[in-house]
Amino acid sequence: MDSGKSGVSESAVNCQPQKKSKPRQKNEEAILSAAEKVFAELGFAGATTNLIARHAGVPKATLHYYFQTKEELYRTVIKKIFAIWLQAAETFDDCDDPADALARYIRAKMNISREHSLGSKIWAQEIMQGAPQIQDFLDQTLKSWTASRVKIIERWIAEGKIDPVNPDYLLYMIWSATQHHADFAHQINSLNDGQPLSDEQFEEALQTITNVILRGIGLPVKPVDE
Amino acid sequence: MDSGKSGVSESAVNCQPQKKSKPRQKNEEAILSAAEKVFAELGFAGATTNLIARHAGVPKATLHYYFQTKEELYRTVIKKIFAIWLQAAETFDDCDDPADALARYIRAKMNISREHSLGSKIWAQEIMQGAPQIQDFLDQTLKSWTASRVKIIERWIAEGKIDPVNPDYLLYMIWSATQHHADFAHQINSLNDGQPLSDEQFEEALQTITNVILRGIGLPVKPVDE
DNA sequence: AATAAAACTGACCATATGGTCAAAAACCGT
DNA sequence: ACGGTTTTTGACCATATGGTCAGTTTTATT
Repeated sequence: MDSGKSGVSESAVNCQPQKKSKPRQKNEEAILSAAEKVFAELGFAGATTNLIARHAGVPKATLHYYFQTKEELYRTVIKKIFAIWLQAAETFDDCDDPADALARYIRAKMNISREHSLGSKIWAQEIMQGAPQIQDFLDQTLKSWTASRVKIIERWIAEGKIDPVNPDYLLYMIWSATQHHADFAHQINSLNDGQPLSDEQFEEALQTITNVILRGIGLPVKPVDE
Repeated sequence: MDSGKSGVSESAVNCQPQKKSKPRQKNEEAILSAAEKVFAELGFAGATTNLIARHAGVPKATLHYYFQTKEELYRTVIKKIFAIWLQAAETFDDCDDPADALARYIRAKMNISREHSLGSKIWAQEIMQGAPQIQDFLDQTLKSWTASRVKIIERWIAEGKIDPVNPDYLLYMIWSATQHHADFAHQINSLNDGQPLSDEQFEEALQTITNVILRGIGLPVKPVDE
């Protein structure tokens, strides 16, 4: 995906099958990580390549050597976030037990919200601003993924496993409830005496969401085992 | 440093108790409205006073005559959004019937999401970026409001009217589910064949949220009358 | 009509930004 | 050691931005 470099593929077949030199890899990661943070905190327009470069500990010109334009850098960051989204999406599988499937999916999304809150914020801002970079994802991947899960939910309803509910709007509830903990973490923290949720609090929030959703569609909630 | 306006306070007390002349009012509103749109779409940093002025149909210098700095303009917009938030907050009153109170509050928040989606987006971005302008609101108004509603919910639980649930996380669910329809409207539209939700769809989304939440905390859901 | 005050705006400025480039430095196979 | 290739980066540039200001126009008051 980058410079041709003719036959030189596995020049030095080290222990790892890595395609990029070590320092290059390191720089790229530092830049991407810095970019994720700055984009999340300042938005695409507010982020400056200079600031990102400083955060990454490299001169601005170096950043532009790795990523020609700010937009290219932004797109690369977005792609990584997309991959993470996919990973969570796969946990929503077509198993027989709706309670299990939904609980697992909710947990996966909550964990992502916690572990990748920067990415979640970038994603949210991107969509709020009209998805200038990811419209195709919305129209394709997300749309077909949603359609397939809607079918599963409809089947659950038809089989009498859950109460009738509009599957789309149910999914939106799950997305919003879980992502809220990433996107609005600052607000949640402010209401929590300025402290991030502890592990226990986070678990309780997850349980609250899971219980309300599951019960909300007529599923029995298994008692929390202590 | 300052442009005159020394002792000039309230020059002419006209017949009307209006503080501002007609054209001034009109311009100010046009600028504020344009600002709301541009801030929502580009974020604070991405919005330019030039663009806002063009949207409002006035020269940039005029904008800066009304609002000295971009930040002052932004703060004015935020204040208006805050007022709207307050308005919805008041619908969460301390009535005996949790189902009524919650359903009404959810409806109020959903309506705001629909009618003031730009403001909701600005609010969301502001919080995602660490609430640089509204930290005091979070720490004061929001915190005390939340505390008072938490008390109400706890009373409902104590009275056995609803199932035990963490009130904070329940509130977060309501906020997220309703605001999602504003902040992620673009995504929702994309999944809805590019069309905004019709009145009927919106009503169904509202019903879905209300039903899931109410049933989720052990409340009977009144059948939707057709 | 005359005057003063307020409203408006074109032209301007200092600064910051994304991005370039040429030259230097590090790296490479031979 | 050598020639070529890839990395690295300080200096630079064109542009855009927030904001100013002096001069003009409009409005209000007498």
